[in-house]
Amino acid sequence: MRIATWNVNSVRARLPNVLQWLSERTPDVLLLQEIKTTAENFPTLEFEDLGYNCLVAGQKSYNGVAILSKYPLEDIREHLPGDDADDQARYVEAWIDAGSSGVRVASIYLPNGNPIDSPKYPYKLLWMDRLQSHAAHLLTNEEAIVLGGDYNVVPSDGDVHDPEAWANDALCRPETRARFRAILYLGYTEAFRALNKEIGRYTFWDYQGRAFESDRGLRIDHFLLSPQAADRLKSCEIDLVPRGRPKASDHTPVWCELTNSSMVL
DNA sequence: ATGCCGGGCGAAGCCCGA
Repeated sequence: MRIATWNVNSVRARLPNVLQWLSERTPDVLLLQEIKTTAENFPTLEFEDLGYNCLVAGQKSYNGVAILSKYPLEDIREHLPGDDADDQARYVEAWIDAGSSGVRVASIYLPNGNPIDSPKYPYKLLWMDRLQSHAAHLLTNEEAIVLGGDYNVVPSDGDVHDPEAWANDALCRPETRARFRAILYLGYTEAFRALNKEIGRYTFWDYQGRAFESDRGLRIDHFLLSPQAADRLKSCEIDLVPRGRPKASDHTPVWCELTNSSMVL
């Protein structure tokens, strides 16, 4: 079971890039963020032509998340619990019905939170508190869970090209990192870091100032795995190729591979 | 590099992202 996550910065503007990448890499599941459109304007037919079922939690102009899956999507949730008044489309969850390879996945677009002296920062922190609560609730089912997406969290100083310059940014602030760790302390495993100790590996590079060419980036797109999923974790990689292509998103895809549950020791 | 890109909206210029 190969699961990928990609903040595409508009699914309609990025459609040729996403279709090309899906054709080349053929993941079983792709978690999309920042689709910037509604479900009715989502390019469902184009993805179905490649064999994917689509689940979309959309919004006009901003935000928006989706799950593409070669397997049926069951037990759907399209809103992060904890604040019914929150109308930003940043969370969608489903059970991937793939027999012994089955897994619950969520596509997460965690709020950016900048600037930190604006209401956006407390919104981010409260959103993270809600995510922690829901992540804790999900663990009670004792199933394989992969919470993937754009967390807008730089977990450690080794995950940003210039830690000093970014120290007071909402992606790096101690309150942000503490909430990210709080989810790990529940029993979740951050897949890339669990398998790769190398620092300076990034998933986002700004469009400006030739940031990608000079590798001035951030690692902010993550997979958090429940114990049952972590036991099946085989690999986790950042695919740099799409970021270097014409009309690229400012994020590049990350993917992880899980064995099926019958292969767990 | 607190927006110098790039996208949405909508038809110019502003809002937004990290």
